[in-house]
Amino acid sequence: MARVSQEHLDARRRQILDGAALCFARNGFHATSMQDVLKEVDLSAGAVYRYFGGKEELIAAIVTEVLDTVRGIYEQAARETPPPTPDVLIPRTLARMREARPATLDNGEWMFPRLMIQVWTETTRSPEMAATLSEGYQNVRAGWARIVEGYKDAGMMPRDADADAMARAMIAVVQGFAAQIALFGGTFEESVGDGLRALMAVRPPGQDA
Amino acid sequence: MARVSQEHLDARRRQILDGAALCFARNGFHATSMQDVLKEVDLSAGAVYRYFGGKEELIAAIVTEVLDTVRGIYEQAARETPPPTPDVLIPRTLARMREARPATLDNGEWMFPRLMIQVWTETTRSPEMAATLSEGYQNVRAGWARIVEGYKDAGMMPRDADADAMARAMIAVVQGFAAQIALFGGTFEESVGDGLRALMAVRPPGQDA
DNA sequence: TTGTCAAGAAGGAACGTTCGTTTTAGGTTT
DNA sequence: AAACCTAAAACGAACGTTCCTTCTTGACAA
Repeated sequence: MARVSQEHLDARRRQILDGAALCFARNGFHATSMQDVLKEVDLSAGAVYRYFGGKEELIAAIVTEVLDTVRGIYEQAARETPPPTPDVLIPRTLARMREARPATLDNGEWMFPRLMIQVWTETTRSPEMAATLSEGYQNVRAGWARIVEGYKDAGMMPRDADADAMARAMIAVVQGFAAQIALFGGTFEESVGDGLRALMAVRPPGQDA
Repeated sequence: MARVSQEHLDARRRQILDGAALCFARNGFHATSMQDVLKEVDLSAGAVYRYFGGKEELIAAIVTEVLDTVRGIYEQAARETPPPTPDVLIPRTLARMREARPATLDNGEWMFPRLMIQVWTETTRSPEMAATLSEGYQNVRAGWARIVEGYKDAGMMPRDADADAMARAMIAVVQGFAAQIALFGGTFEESVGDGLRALMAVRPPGQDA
């Protein structure tokens, strides 16, 4: 009967997760030591190990949070009516990621894309994480294929276009730009739209106007 | 004067690099131990340490090889005349990566994309690697922007389109599909073309035909 | 309101292990 | 005989984790 409030426990857990995420975004999961995390969150080992069974559990918690965030944003995008064109949808998706997870590194760079690529590498190591990611990806792909069907219904593109392939391509653009932001920094969500508009404006020679 | 032939030395070095690449693609740089590498290449510690000063040097060699390979392929694509449309250029770029580095994991999955995402995470840790990557990226972006200018010259797209933004977008597609192949496997270079063709066929409502 | 106290929360030294690397001695190839 | 390589042991450093101690909290009795 000397417990501290649930809010306190939740806040501590969040504090640990946030500090760990910062460390992991900086150095990756396996090049950051527990002592790095302990120093970052300014807690003792005893405290952290009360909230997480170990490093693996901490990593799993971060991976899950990242995957849930990304999946949620993709699905939110798929629910928009009417579906925005890709040059609007894709930068908006990136912008929503920044809104949802705006935290930055010490150098001011956006943390979340770095975390994303770290999660990608980690999922290739863990069958359970890989399964979670695959499941989410399947759903997102189906959702974004429905967007493409919406384009067709609106007469914006031919009915015989491959909706699933196009969904994959749009997701690839999001992933690719996330990687570029992680690697090169900057806030170029806007130029993403310009690039996509340009890409959509390409007309193979000897085809209509 | 009982040296072994230079070919032998080169072959040993390559054997070590290939084995290390396999380990790194499996588990990432920092979750694979030197002993993992030693076992994979079936050499003693003394032998490996004769060719590489240590783990860091081994990692740096792998990173450099991956970056050089990718950069070479991007630049080869930029030299094609006449420049193929994106729906041809991009899957061809991925196909050339597979030709250049066809090695597979134990499960038959293509190794190189996994190595690519590992390299991405590693470059965020090392300023020198980050500088190398940034420099290569700048050049590739400029090269691919020249492709876009070629499209304009051929009357395939409006002159006022943002060539640099479009170059970024095309590179993002390559990167995104590399990530998808690394994460989900499969050989869907072909559907990449379908997806891009569909994307390029989108016409915003209330705009031309 | 105040004092007491058990239990929860946090601290921090220390544990055993594993890491990357070096060293040793001996064997094999050229 | 010189270079190459093996096998094994050993190194200090760093790792993840545990364990015991200390501090803090909140219920309850006075």
